[in-house]
Amino acid sequence: MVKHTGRPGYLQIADNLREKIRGGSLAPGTPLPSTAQLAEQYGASLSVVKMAVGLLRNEGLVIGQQGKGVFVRDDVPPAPPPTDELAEIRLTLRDLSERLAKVEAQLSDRR
Amino acid sequence: MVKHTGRPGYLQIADNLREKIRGGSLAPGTPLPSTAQLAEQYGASLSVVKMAVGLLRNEGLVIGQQGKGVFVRDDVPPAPPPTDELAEIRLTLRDLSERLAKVEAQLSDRR
DNA sequence: CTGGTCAACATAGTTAACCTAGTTGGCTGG
DNA sequence: CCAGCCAACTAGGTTAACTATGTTGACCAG
Repeated sequence: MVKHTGRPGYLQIADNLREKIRGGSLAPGTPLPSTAQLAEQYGASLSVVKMAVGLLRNEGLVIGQQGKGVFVRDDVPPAPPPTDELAEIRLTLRDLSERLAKVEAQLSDRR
Repeated sequence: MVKHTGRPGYLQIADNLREKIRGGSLAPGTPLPSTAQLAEQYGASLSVVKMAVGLLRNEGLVIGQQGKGVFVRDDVPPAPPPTDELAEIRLTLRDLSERLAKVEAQLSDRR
């Protein structure tokens, strides 16, 4: 499942889950699959799944309850405060720049 | 250094660093101590320090440069642009991501 | 039926090890 | 002198293993 792009796996998984939550595919109050299931589903190790879930937890999108599971928060902040969104955009820009630089390097090598 | 409170160590370290940054004790542009130094300084393992730094990185407080160090951002809180422009930017970013992903996929296939 | 135990499964935190990749500075061979 | 190599140090990503703790359901003795 995890693509062979420059973007690290734990970010890809976090992106995917975030998208599903924001898109309503994972409704508020519903539990995410367990970390073990997610690991198998994405073809990743437990650790990267835990890192991805930790990100969402840190963003407040999701709440983990020991022994039960990880649940989508009811009050999903639909629009993160402008500064947060700006920060996210900057991160995305940096990611794109790095990946583009690598692609350009490979292209010039084979030219 | 890490207290015996309920708060996990990686959050304590992140809090402490965040405080130093916001308080000016770590000025913009200056590098943080290396992860190894931080680990010794806080009496924690490398992993928890990496997690703490990762948090700050995710928050945009700090920028890591491979091979050099982790630097405090000279963060000028920019005036939030109109939401319309924000939406447009997001669409552009999504488009760029998709196109870049295709290029990367072709490169990895033909390699 | 009731209460207790126990096994299975869940998140969460921590540590250690290994790998990639970028940077820097010093040393050496020409 | 100096160009190039190399060792040391840096951040970042991934994986595995272990501990702690909470939840749940099955099972059994009383």
